[in-house]
Amino acid sequence: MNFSEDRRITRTKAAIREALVSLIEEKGFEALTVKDIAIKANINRGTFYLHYKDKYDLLDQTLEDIARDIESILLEITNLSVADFINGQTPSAIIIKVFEYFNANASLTQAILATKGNYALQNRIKKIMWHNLFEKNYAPFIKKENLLVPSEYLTSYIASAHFGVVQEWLENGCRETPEEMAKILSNLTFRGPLTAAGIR
Amino acid sequence: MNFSEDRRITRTKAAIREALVSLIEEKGFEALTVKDIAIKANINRGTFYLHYKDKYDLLDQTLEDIARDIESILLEITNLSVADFINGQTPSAIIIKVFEYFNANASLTQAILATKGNYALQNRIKKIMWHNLFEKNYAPFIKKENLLVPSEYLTSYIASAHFGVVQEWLENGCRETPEEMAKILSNLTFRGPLTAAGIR
DNA sequence: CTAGTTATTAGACATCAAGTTGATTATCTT
DNA sequence: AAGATAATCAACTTGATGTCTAATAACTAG
Repeated sequence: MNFSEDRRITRTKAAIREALVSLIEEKGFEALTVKDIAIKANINRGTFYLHYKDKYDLLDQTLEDIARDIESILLEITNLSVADFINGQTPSAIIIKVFEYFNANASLTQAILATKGNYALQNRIKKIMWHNLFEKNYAPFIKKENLLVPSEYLTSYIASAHFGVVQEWLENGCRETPEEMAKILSNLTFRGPLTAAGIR
Repeated sequence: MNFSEDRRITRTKAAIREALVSLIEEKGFEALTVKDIAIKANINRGTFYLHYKDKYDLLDQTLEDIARDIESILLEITNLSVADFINGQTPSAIIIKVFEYFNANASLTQAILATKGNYALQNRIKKIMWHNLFEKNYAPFIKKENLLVPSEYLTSYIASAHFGVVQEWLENGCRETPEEMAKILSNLTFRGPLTAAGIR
């Protein structure tokens, strides 16, 4: 059985991904062409089509990889205690991990999350983050009857808020450490944005 | 002096905008072509170029109009009292107005905000909303030295969160009334998402 | 190391949308 | 009603897309 793919394929795909990242940084996703990618990756344009249907397919597969990476990172955190949740210990640990991943793959994640790009993509990442960071963890502690707002808006609110903060961080060049970012998000979500703003 | 533009121009532009909205709903912004617009608007393709540089220019100008609309709505709310702010009265009034505008222009705003589209655009709207809804109003009450988190992350957090909720509402077909939505956003932002979730 | 497999290449090709242009027609404004 | 200007039609160039074939290069398994 053949587990590792042909080295040529590995190399070609790596070159294509590298070209994608650099071109997104350069001109944004919508503006780049398959021809651009082929030139930058130093491959024949036809070769691109041997691996991807079009540039959207390439973006999809790239995102798929990132999603897989994040999921596998989160799977490392296995057993959670209720107490840790309520006082924010476990969420922080998870969030730190995610920020560390973004940091370690800065050029890729910055290109994909932080620059002008497709927003269906962004929506998708938001859902992945939501699913892995909150749904799995918080859901057990949320009682429908205690909700002050419909759950779909609670979800949108938190997911969008966190995603926005991550984007801001990436756009600013990841100046804060993952730990600091986790602290910031904890403050905002656990105490509420207005308290974090010092208004009350 | 000539204030009203030629009727032919008005008609053509209206037809183009209508075509844009219906095509965004149909296939999303990136997928639609100038040719599509011309056919749907029942104009010559060349005519499109008499008014817009390309489809991105059309989108920009459309967004510009929406932004102007929102700004003029917000200008109606003139004098604000500090007390109303702290207890959330004024923000609610503003937010209701905005939701009402979205509701009244549902097909346009839904097409632009809620479907797969350009995200630079989304970012821009986020900034407009932030500027008009929060910066002008909350900023005077926020003291830098009281902030528990850097202001740029506070900004991103709140702007993204609210934008996410608006999107969710539009995607779901605006089932709640503007008043209900304002209430939901107040609960989330003033009490904090976890309190709104009934967790504490 | 070899043989057979498979990825990559070069180049050509048809297709389609994007913009532009010039001459003509239709419609508006005053 | 007359002059201005918007819209039309058709044609054309350019550039990207996706597909294909034959030839070559690189890999893997034995």
